[in-house]
Parts: sequence; C-alpha cells; structure tokens
Amino acid sequence: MRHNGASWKLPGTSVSASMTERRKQFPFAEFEPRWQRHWDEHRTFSVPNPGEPGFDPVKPKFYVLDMFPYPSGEGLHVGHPEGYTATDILARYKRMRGFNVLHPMGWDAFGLPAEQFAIRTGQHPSVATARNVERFKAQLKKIGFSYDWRREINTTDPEYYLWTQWIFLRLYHAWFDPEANAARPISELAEKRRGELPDESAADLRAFLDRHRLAYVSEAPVNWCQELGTVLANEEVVDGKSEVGGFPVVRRPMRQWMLRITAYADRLLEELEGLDWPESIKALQRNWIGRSEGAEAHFQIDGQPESITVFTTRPDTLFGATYVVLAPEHPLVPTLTSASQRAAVEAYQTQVAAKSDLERTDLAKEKTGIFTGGYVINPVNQEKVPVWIADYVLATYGTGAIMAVPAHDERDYDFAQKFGLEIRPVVAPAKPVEGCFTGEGTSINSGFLNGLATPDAKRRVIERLEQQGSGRRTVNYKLRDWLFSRQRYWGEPFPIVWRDGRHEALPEAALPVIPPPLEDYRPTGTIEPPLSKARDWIRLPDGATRELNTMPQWAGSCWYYLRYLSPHEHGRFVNAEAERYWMSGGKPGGVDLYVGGTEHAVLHLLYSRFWHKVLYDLGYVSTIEPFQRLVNQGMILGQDNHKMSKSRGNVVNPDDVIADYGADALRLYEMFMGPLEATKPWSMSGVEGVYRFLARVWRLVMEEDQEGRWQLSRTVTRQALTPAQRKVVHATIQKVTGDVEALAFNTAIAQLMIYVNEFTGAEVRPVEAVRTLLLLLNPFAPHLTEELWEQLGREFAPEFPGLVSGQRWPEFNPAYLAEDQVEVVLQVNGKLRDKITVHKGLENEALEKQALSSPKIQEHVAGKTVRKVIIVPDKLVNVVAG
RNA sequence: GCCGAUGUGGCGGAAUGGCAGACGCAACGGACUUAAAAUCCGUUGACCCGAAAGGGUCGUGCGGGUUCGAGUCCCGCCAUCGGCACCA
Repeated sequence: MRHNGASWKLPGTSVSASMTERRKQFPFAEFEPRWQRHWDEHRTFSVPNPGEPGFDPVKPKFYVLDMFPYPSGEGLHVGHPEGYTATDILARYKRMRGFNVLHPMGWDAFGLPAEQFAIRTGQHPSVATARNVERFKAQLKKIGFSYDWRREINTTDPEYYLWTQWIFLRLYHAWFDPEANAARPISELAEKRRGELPDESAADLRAFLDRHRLAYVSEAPVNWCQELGTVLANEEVVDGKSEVGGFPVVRRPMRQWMLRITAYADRLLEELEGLDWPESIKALQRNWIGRSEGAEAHFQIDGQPESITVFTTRPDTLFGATYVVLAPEHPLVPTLTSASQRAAVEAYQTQVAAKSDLERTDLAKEKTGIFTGGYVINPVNQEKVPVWIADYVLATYGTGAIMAVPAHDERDYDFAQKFGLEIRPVVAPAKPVEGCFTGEGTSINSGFLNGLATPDAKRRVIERLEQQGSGRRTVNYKLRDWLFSRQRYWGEPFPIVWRDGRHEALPEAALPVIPPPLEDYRPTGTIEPPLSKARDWIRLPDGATRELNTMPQWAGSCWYYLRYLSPHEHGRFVNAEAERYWMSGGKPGGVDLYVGGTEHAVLHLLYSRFWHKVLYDLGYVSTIEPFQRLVNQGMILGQDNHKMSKSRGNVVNPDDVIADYGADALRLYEMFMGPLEATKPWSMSGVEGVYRFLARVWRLVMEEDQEGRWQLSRTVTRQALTPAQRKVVHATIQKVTGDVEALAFNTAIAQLMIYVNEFTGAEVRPVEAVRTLLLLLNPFAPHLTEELWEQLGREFAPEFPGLVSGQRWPEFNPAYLAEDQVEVVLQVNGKLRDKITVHKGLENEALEKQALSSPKIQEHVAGKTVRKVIIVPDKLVNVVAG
C-alpha cells in the first residue's frame, strides 16, 4: 500500500518523523505555488482606479490596510502574517461580496539596521534594502495574500520620498491659525502681518513667520544619543535610554527641526471620538496628549520688576500656596537667588544637570531642592512666600514653575514635610482625611472663596485673576512638539538649504533631494551628521549649503496609505480623484480597516493623524482622519508561552510551517488560535489540527486510485441535500458571514469544521454542499479551494466556472434554518432538570402545562409549592418552587 | 501610584442574562493493519452514589449583591500582562 510512504525509515530514527519526510496528506506543495503563479500572472487581485479600464463605479469600495513592515534582514516571523491573514480574509470576502477592494502592501525601508549594515560592509544601504524587500516579498507571496502588487511602494524610492519631502514643504510653508483652528498657508499670515505692521523690516517679518511655521527650527534641549550618533524624539527614549539599542541618552541643546504637532493637540483629542478604534488605544493617545485644564497665575517677585508664572489645575487652592518652586533650569532662578544662597543654588543646579532623566524620575523618590533666598507675592492675598528650586518640577511642562500647596498635593506635601515648610489646609473634605487631601471639597481659609465647592471656587478665582491681570484660564498638554531631524544617513534629506545662517525651502522642481553616495557611512563621532562628509553635495553653486539632517523613520509611514491610492502618479502626491474615491465613505476616516500591532498606538498613529489633518486643512485630502477602523492584532508567543526571541530559540518561521503543512494551514492556524486581538502562544499540534481539517476537506472531494493518484471522488454527486444537511449548510453560511464581518475568524473556522464533520461521514456528498463549502472556505484557504474548484469543474462544469475567488459569496435562507420542533429546557429553581421537544411557537400556557407534567419536574417540585413559572418561548421553562 | 486589558477543563479557546466548556489540541478506547504511521468511529470538567442503566453534588480568580435564573450585570478585593509615571 502506498500509505507506507515513510516506512523506509531506518531503525533507531526518532519515532515521530518530521513532516518533510512524512507523506503529505494532500498535494499542497504542488498546487499552492501553481495558484500563486496563476494569480500573479493574471493579476487576479489588481483593482483599477476610477477612470481606468475595468473600473466598475457601481461597486462600493473597501480599503483594507496592513501596517507595512520594515524589511529587516531577519525575514518574517509568524507574528507578521497574523494581521496580514486577517486583512486578506476580509479583502477576499469583500471582493466576493461585490466590493472594489483596495488591499496593498509596501515597505517602510528607511532605518538604522540597513545603515549599520552599510557601515559594516561599505555597501550602499539601498543594496541591502532591496535584498531584504525581495526576501520579504517572496515570503508574503508564499502565503498567498491577495495584494495588488502593482501598487507596491517603498519609502526609500526617490519617486516616493519626493512626496515625503513635498509634504514637509507644505508643513514648512504653513502656520496654524488658532481662529480657524486649522493650518493655513504661511503666505496668508505674511499678508495679514503686512497689513497690521506695514513698516516692519523684512528681517523682522521673516523672523515672525519663522516662529509660526508648522516646521520650524529650534535650539531647545534634545535627546542626544552618542552611541547612535543622533538625536531622538521623546517617544523614542524609554527610561532614559534609546528605544533602539538601549543606549544612554543625554539632554543637550542643539539646533533641530521641529513639527508643531502641539497646535493640533485639541483636534487630535476631539477627533478621536468619531473613530472606530479600540478604547484602549484611544485612551493611550489621550493620555499621551495629556490635556489638562487649569490656570496660570503670576507671582510678582518681591523687589523686582519680573514675575513668575505658574501653572495649576487647582487655582481654588491658591490661598494654600505657602511657597513656590521653580525647575532648576528656570531662567528666573538667577534673578531670584539672593547673594547668600547663590553658591548653594548653583551647586544644586550643577548636581541636577549631572543627573540622567532616569535618576531624576524613577530613582529619586526622596525630594531634593534648595531655597533661593527670594520671595514672591501671592496674587490673591499679597502674601510673601519663599521660592525654592527642586528637580521634581519639570522645566518642560507648563511654565516650569509651580505654586506649592502642600496641604492638597502629595508631592508638595512630601517636600514641605522634608524642608519644614508651612502646610495650610484650604479645602475641607466631605469626610475628614489623614494627611494630604487631593480631592474636591469646600474652600476654607480662602478669603472670598470660603464656602464654595471646588469647581465654583476654581471659576471664581480665575475670574478674579483675570480682572486683576494676574492670571488667566489656560490649558496645558503633555504632548511636545515633534523633534523631526536625525543625524543619520539612511533617511529622507530635507528639501532645505541654508544661506547666511537662514533656512530656505528648495523649490518643488528641485525634488527629490537624493542622499549622496558616501565612501564611509559611519557617524562622525560629533554632532555633525554623516551627510557632512559629502563635501561636494553640500555646497550649491549659488553659495547656499544643504541641510545635513535627515528625517526620522516615521516620516515615510506618515502618509504611505495615501500613496497606495495612485502609486505611479506623477505631478501630485496622490491622484485627487483616486483619493476622493478610496477615502470617501461619509465617515471621518478614509481607510475602512487598518490592522497592526499596539506598539504603534501613540507614535505612528498620532504622527499620521497629524500629517493627515494638515493635508486636509490645506485642501489636499478629503477626510479629517486617515483610519476609520483600527484593530490591533495580539502578539503571538512561542510554544513555551514566552515572547518569541532568538535568544530563547522559540522563534517559529512561517517558511518552515509552509514547507511542512502548506500556506493554507498556516493561514488557518493563525486565525484559529483565538481572537485576533488576544495574545496567544503558538502550537505546532494546533497547526496539525487545522492541517488535518484541510486534509478532510480534500478527501471530501478527492480520492486515490489504485496507483495512488488523486482523482475526483465518486461520492460527490448531484444528489439533493437532506433537510438536516441543508440546515447545516445554511447555518454555516449565516455564522461564517457574521463572524467574518466581526473579524471573529476562530469561530468561523470552528463552524466550517462542524460543516465538514457533517459531510465526512456521509455516503454521498451533494455537489451543492461541496460548492458552498469551497465558497465559504476560500478566503481562509484560497489555494486548496481554488484547486478543488478546478477539479470539480471538470466533472460539474456549470456549477464551478472560473476561479472560486471570483464567485459571489453565498446567501443563507432563513427558511431552511426554521424548525417546527424545538428543544425546551426545563428548570426547577434555575437548575436544569429535563428537556422536552415541542412544536415551535407553542403557547405559553400549553408549554407550562407540558413542563409541569414532566415526571422529573414533578419529582423536584414534590412537597413544594409552585410559586411562579418563568417562560421563555421556544427555549426555557423555569419552575420556581419553595 | 494612575490608566487599560485579561482571569473558564490537562492546553488553545466557545457561550444576544437562559443547557458552561462549541471547535481544536492532548489523552484514552475501538476499527483498519502482520505491525506501526496515517485515516475512521467513540470517550474525556471534578467529585460522589450505583453491578449497570442511571442519578446527584460542585464548578468560569476571590468575597458580596441584583435576578426566577449570572461566566455574562453591579460593588469590593486578588493575580497576570501592557502603557504612563514627580505632567502640578
């Protein structure tokens, strides 16, 4: 018998033969590549844009997007295909439902690893990048994803980053108009300014405009990582170390490009509301933006003309402010410091400056600080209070100064306790509290605020401050402007030149600005970027010099979903008609479904939303948000329940899974593991389980002849379905349709297994049942279903035309699900005691009578009084007895 | 500390307030086979009573509550994971 395929095994070899030596249960290794080639050659999944040949304007559109990968040298791991399989199933399903489906893929290919590889080899990073892209693409194609590969993009392609640079110029040439709450061309601001100040010098006007651009130059302290030779965004610094590599990061002032994302803080917050995103991701973004309402109050410096402005969310506690604290870096520290304290203050400043961010936060539980010797005047009661400096006050938040209310703020309380400062209660809690009370209550010891509830007191005191001109209502954000330049080679160069110490935008005609080839890609070891080595490239003929920084890796991913819409468009970053078509839908966001990992919850997703809003304000796109619905796929752990890592040796490579079980089994298992959003461990036994399921599907249709060749099974006939079979068929259509819409793929697959189990034991397999199965299974297992569809077409041509992926999704008929008999559960006091079968729609009274006449029910109510009978028609009867 | 998510068999996981454990894995038994693998059929939450047929009790992290009825809703804890963390 040919089933002995593995019987040549040598004695002494392991009992469990690896799948590669074991005979495959169905010839996936033969037909999977064949169908992949077919789809490729026939461009089966290409979708035209409006106006292109073959475009069907009647169909609704569906834009389903994956977070594109960074093509690392490592290749794919099984975590990548999880989200990709989910979107692919939905894309294939939506096509069968008659949608124009946009389902593209591309490469986020700028980044440090390729640059470091270039440093090691001296080879241009584009070479390694191209190689990695080819590898990733081949791997993805082996899984049978239905991407429209004609729309493939690569952020390192000059044709692509030309438009990244172009968008940067839009930011550079724009400002945020607070009245319109939107970005406007900077030319409008210039015009307005000339109207207001006609005599202003050109240089002053220029400086004014430069202060308002959405892309601007700042000298502020930045996160400098010596090891990486670059600055990093706040978001890229974790616990005082670089997110990439874990190298030390120090703060130092440098001239850097910034993007004014803070101008959009409110819109980024409010416009989250209309999006179908997980609440947890919205919460992360809200938290990152960190909006807090409060007031600024000015404290006049005793004996000096200047005043200190503090920010507080509790202006109602102003009467309890017994001292003021400045961040050690605050510019007014020298002004305040008395001669006798000067040495001590400077020593403290030096000590703080030497601390890393980590030491200043996590490790510094014990408060430190020092008295400046200066005093300020409390604006509500004219009280003279001492001014301290302490590193628990952050220079980068609010005004870098606080009024300390130790009775009602934990941090101030700790500090006051340590340094013996006055603690004066000004808010009475509803119930007495020990120590520091930070909640709301009633104002006491607070002059004109006495007796007011906290919200009223806040309002009243702000009114007073505003009348006096000593403060105002204000809002603060944790969100900082986005540090947008990096000292790297392998990134987009800025379309900026410098002349006489001033920056100038290059004209659009000068784009793309292509990085020069270098002999040596190493960091310079100083703050000079690697591009400084390209002496000839730097100097332009007209005497200007190029900007030497490059953009961060986030730049390209900020707008890639737009380039897919018209990847080969010349003259514009996106074709306007294509943009209107694919991003339309009457909802705030344009992409219908976006699937990716949680790791991008704040960075990529916030930056993209920001750029998108700028483009919207300037009239370049038609929606206010990029992504309508967002789903995060969960992490896939190794078989040992730990995060997959090389060092643990628990990494599962999809290529190996495909070699042993096929792409369809990989896809099916990725989805069968559990809910898409959940974190869950890999299991090779689980893969075998779905592999066996696919083999059963195969053998439903195919059987082996004497020579072991696969041929169409004689059990497949044009026989009609039995009522029971028809019920399973239609119940499955209903369940799978609903589950796919809800992205509940694991339960959809479970239902398909029930379907197959129903027919596995059957003597004959009605061809109609097989046909419906192939339609329902196609989005999950496209190769197997395509192959069986073709095989069946030889015998049953009318039922199996063309490709299965080109067919209409089946509809279920509720009439076939209706039953005239239903099983009703009988309970006594909520406990199951019996089940009876009755006619569907049986009247309550009749049902109750039948239930009470059940011997088992009678047994359980014996000796008790029936107090009540709860009836759920066609479902349940609960007899309450006692 | 704050915010968010998650706790269900040996394992992955199912369950519009109405039969807890669908489906799969693993395990066990049977058929086929000289034998094994593969395949097919069956059993499988725990405990108790019974020779058996069958019957009973308990059971969704813990403690309360609402309800005729709670894995599901409410209150209070505990644990694990993720994020933020002196943000005034």
